[in-house]
Amino acid sequence: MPEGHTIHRMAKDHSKWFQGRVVSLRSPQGRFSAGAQQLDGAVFRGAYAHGKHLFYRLDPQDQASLNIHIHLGLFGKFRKRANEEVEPSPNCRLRMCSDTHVLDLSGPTCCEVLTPEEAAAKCGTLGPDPLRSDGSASQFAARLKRRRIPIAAALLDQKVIAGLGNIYRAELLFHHRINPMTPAGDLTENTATELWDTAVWWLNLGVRANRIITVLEASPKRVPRLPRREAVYIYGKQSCPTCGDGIVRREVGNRTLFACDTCQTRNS
DNA sequence: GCCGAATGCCCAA
DNA sequence: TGGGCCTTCGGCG
Repeated sequence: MPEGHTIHRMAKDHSKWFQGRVVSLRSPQGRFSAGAQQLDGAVFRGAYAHGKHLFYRLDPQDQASLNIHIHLGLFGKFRKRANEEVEPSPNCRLRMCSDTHVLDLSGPTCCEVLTPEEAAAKCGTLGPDPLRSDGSASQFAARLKRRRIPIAAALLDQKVIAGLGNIYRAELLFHHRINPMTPAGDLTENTATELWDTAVWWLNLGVRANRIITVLEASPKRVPRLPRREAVYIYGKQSCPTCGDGIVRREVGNRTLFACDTCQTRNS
């Protein structure tokens, strides 16, 4: 689940459900007990996201504001529960309840309390996020320019661009016919801007649809119902939708990259 | 029921 | 570069 669009969607949903409400926090699993206790009974002021990082702003009674910083990693999951009667899973790191909603978090790589300054510092380590208004193609292009790593590795580097994961990188490189092994710094500003603009479009669609869809020509008024396999060009596929040749899988940037070596030949 | 894979990332060597 | 961590889920018996 967790590429950037998912996290931004969660920030949106969680804000809608909890904003302005007093929340009770506990950690059934125990690994976030101290943090949950510290912030139990705080007022939820809002959620925001930068790349794959999710932050809750909370105002505890009689104390300065604090943030909960959550990173889902590969396995983290949120589950909305019907009510507090529903038993949390034994692995539930955090249960957050308001008078109207119950939300369980399990399996996150990170769930910690940060001061606003620490949260800002965390975001400062990240590259521009296509879903944030403070991100831009020129920042992305500048960060690409300095790197000699393959573009396929650079797109997963959260300091270069924040929020892309393994599916979007494969789809972006395929869509723009780019050879994944091209050194990031060899891409022209134009190409970088093309990649950025597509990322902005796809991620925004992803937030709306609450899933990854890359095969559409333009943003639709209503998001079509597509089986998962048909929503992407090549991720997880055997053959290229354009030329029919075999899709090649190889490890790039520590993850499995899917690419068509016949179609993806651009080197700038 | 068991095993491996999964949209991530960190750290030690 | 390789291993570790976090958990769930689908495929295979």
